[in-house]
Amino acid sequence: MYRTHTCGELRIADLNTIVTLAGWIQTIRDFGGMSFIDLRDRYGITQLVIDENTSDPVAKQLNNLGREFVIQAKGIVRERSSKNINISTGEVEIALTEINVLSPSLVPPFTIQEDTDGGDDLRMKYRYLDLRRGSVRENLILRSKMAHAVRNYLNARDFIETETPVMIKSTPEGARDFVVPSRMNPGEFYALPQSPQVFKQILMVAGFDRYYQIVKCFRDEDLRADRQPEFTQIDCEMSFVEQKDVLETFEGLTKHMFKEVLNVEVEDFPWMTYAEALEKYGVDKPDIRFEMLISNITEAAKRKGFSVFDNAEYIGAICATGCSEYTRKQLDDLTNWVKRPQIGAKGLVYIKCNADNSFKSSVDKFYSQEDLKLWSNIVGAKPSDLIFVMSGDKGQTLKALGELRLEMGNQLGLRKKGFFKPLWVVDFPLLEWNEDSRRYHAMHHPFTSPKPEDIPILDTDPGKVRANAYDLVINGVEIGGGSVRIFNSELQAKMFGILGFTPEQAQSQFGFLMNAFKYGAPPHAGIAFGFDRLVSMFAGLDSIRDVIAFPKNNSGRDVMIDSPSPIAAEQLDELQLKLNLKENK
RNA sequence: GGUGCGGUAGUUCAGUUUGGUUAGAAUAACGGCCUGUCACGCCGUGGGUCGCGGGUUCGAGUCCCGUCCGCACCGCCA
Repeated sequence: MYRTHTCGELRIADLNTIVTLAGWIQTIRDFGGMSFIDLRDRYGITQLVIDENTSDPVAKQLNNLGREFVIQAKGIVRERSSKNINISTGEVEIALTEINVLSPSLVPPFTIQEDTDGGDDLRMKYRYLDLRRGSVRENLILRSKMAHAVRNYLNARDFIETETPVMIKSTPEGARDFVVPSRMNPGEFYALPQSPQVFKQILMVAGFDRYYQIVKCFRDEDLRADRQPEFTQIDCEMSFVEQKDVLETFEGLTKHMFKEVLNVEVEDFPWMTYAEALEKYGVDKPDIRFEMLISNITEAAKRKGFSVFDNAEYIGAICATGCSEYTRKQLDDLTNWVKRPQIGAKGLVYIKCNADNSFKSSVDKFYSQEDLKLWSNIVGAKPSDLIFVMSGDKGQTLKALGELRLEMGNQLGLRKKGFFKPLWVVDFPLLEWNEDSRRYHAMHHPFTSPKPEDIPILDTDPGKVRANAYDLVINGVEIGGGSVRIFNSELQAKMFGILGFTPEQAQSQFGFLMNAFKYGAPPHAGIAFGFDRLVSMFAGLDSIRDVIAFPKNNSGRDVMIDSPSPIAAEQLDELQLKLNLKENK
């Protein structure tokens, strides 16, 4: 028997028990005549004591021990004379009678402490050491609890957890596919799923009625702090439901998770249309923890002789409460911030609403106090507020104002962690024009149904058609999205036509789905949550890497196992593949 | 594909703006002392391809060019 107890469970009630513990040496504190060892396992830390007078043979071993050695320690539980209230085992310690080294350790490249002292690269290379840190381990335990809560909730509502294949078929829509060559079918490739979309719809055709899966998905696109090439979705589909049924069910799931895992009650989720989100927040994933809404002042600001505004399609403003005392430097910094290529604004106009009801702006030359007062009324500014104005192309300006709004939210501390404001964004456009390919692309995916009332303009004005599509947004993060699906093979064929597929292409790519729809397809709708993002949000972290056991780095590499990597010539030969690598510059 | 920041001791960083003696700190490691620590303390020792290559210069961690790697972001991600 390696151990009688874990390193996290001994208490004052266990006094005088003879115990055996096993774990990793966190640290050794050597006082000459006596020494302390902190022994760590997943459950906690227990202090071991070696007293030269009473455990002499053990003391002699001390020089042969080091950090991260795995040892087995036998002794008797006794009360500490000096207690540590910071750890659960802090009232007791083990007076050692025997130590066995189960496994020695090299000196680790970084210390295994709560405060990270290793850079990301090093932590990933030695992920097995990084995972020994309590904070990293807690993230994965949180993840496990959340998955458990998902299963509890959905199982209780008659959802069937069904696995779908990982080796499927490449399709031209959407993200780039990861592909896997087929040895038995030379020259042909499987693709890894970007989502189990078509399979879950076919499960609905098959009458499963309610499906879910916590499932890996794959997209061969560039990475971000919140994007990995392989990531996990909570993927769901329901039959005989409308949009509101899906939203109710998954609002319930979200609330259940907040309650079960964080013991947080969140309010009912407001619904906001896509159009309203863009108009008021400049993004389709608004952070509604704070107001600072965008106001349209185009009419009020035009035709006063300021050519930048006069020539602009759109002029918008946001109001930063209590910022009228901002210094020239702060304003210059913000101006430079919006001028960065990532935002791409040409400039930033400000109006200080002074406490004495006067206004001071960077465009005083062109606008009277009355003009500025009118603006301040439109944006709802009060004395001592600061108004920012941007102008130009409507879409770009709204986007830039949205970015500025978030930045000001950050600077003013309005984006509080641990405070959650979910909402549903609904009525997304069905299609968006892509200039490169000169055709419409599906905004959500090609299986999304148009709103019935918009179907008449599908041929005449496709860009205006709204979809029965929805996103769950929490604190400015897109957590999930879904749609009511097309379940009619003719409408589905028509959609493929609008997306630029010839009937032959549609048939070869998605014929199986349209065919399935010909055999009695129920109305159905679904949704998928980005599980990694949801976990990182629950954990209060910005990067999903911290909630994934073995994540990939910025270049899509796993630096621990060093993948991807070349394969042997024999493997290529078996697959009948020949490399045609481009020279690096 | 693009923009920005970074790469200096095992590790985390300072030093680079303004080139100039032998490149520092903390921590880790090693040795010594220490009987109540829990970030133990004290004394000492060792530890450097300043990412790599080229250039300018009497002299480069520092300036210039190129390149590789990491992180964040834009594009991209239906």
